[in-house]
Amino acid sequence: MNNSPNLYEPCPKHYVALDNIIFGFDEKELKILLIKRSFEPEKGNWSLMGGFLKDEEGVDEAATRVLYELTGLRNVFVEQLHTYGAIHRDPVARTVSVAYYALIRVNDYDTELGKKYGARWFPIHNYPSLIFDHPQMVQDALDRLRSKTRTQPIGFELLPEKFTIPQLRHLYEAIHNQVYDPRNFSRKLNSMKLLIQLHEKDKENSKKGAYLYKFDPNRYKMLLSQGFSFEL
Amino acid sequence: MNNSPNLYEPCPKHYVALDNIIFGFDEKELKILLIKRSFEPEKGNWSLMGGFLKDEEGVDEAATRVLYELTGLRNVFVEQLHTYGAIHRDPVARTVSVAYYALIRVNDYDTELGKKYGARWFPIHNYPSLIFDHPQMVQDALDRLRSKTRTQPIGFELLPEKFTIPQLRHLYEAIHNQVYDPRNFSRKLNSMKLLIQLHEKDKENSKKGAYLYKFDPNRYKMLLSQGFSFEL
DNA sequence: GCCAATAAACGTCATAATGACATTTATTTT
DNA sequence: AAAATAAATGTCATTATGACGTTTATTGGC
Repeated sequence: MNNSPNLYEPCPKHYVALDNIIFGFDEKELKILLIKRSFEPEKGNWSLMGGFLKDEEGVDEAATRVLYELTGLRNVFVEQLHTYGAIHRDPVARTVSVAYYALIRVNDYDTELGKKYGARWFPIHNYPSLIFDHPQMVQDALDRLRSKTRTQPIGFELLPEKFTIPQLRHLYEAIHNQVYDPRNFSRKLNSMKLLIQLHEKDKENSKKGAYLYKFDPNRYKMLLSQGFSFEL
Repeated sequence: MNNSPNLYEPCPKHYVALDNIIFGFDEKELKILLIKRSFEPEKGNWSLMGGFLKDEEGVDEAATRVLYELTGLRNVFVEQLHTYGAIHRDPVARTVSVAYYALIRVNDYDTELGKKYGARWFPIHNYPSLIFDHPQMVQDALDRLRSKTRTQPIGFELLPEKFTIPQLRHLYEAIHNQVYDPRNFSRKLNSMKLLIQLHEKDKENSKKGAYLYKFDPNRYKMLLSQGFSFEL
């Protein structure tokens, strides 16, 4: 970017940071990926994965980059959450942080890369105290995830490509912290006709085995155009 | 703010702007308040009301300030919408803009103050072309308003304190661009018991006159705590 | 003073969606 | 062959929804 004078010159500039709330689902629990901060202040304390906005990248790109640096993942669900701009939110210097949340499949995640940052998964209901306003960010992200999964089929981003109805139900139970009646839950899903039933079963969790399904994004688009609205 | 060196020093700083999408409701139409840009580039073209983030204010405060400068209003509904950070979104200089949307009562709005900025109300379905990425911001704000009014009782912020059921229905029709059956609409509202019926009628729009109501925020809080969820 | 015009208020019925609940089925392990 | 496990499925009563027409209160014109 050029640094020639411009008519915004009298206005102050600010550090702009990105922070990512990274959700995963494992062992019937909703989890977030946290890192150990490697510099002062708050060195050694738990933190969201973040970084600073560079001149040559857009804000969305920057968030994606930061996510990639930690997880090695691209093309995952990432959405802007909120921008945090209280004056003293960061004690080092006045910084505006744009937070994003990401939904990833824990098995796709690059564990080796994570080690570099001292990354660890924590259950959403049992994570350590976090620096700055990161607890607020996590809470807001969880709220968003809850409201968004009710009306948009994004939960699938947290499951393997092939999943069972009971797995999906457990995911929703973890996200919304409530139990769903198995019969009513699968009735609702079947009625939406968004899932393709495969001719395979998953026998990890039961002797009988549960049918595997795939989410059908094309069908979803088609239904959307007909005025369908997802709701769970 | 002090300018002493800190460990973020190597990171680039950026201009941070605020933009407000200001909604109003008048003559059965949803409207937005736009101003005429007073400097180059794009001087004389229509724009959202915006400003730059100062060192001594939080981002939310800054948005509130900018809104106040144009409308003279405080204590109105304002909510952060989204942060726009594409590199070249502003041709003058790289600027990250945090957009907010506000819901105001058009009669409370200070017309004199507006003149200073060349402000004018435009129907949401018929406004002039806007600078930069402001059209995207307006579209996003409208989408947000639509989804938010479905599940939260914020529409009242656009009506006078006392309003009639038909007025409220017209508001929803304007926001969602569809017609609602008057009987079903008022049945739904009555069933929620969120409105206090007053012993006055509004005779502006009919010979019979329509009862005036007030939204009851305390009752809403009470119901919320009992697991009630608003939906229209 | 009566009639016409206006928009508000209100009720019913058929259909669809929801929530609550128990049994049967396929398979593996002992 | 029996026990254990979790998956799959059906019914019924209740509630919410969408579609529809008539009556009511009031004003203004004749």
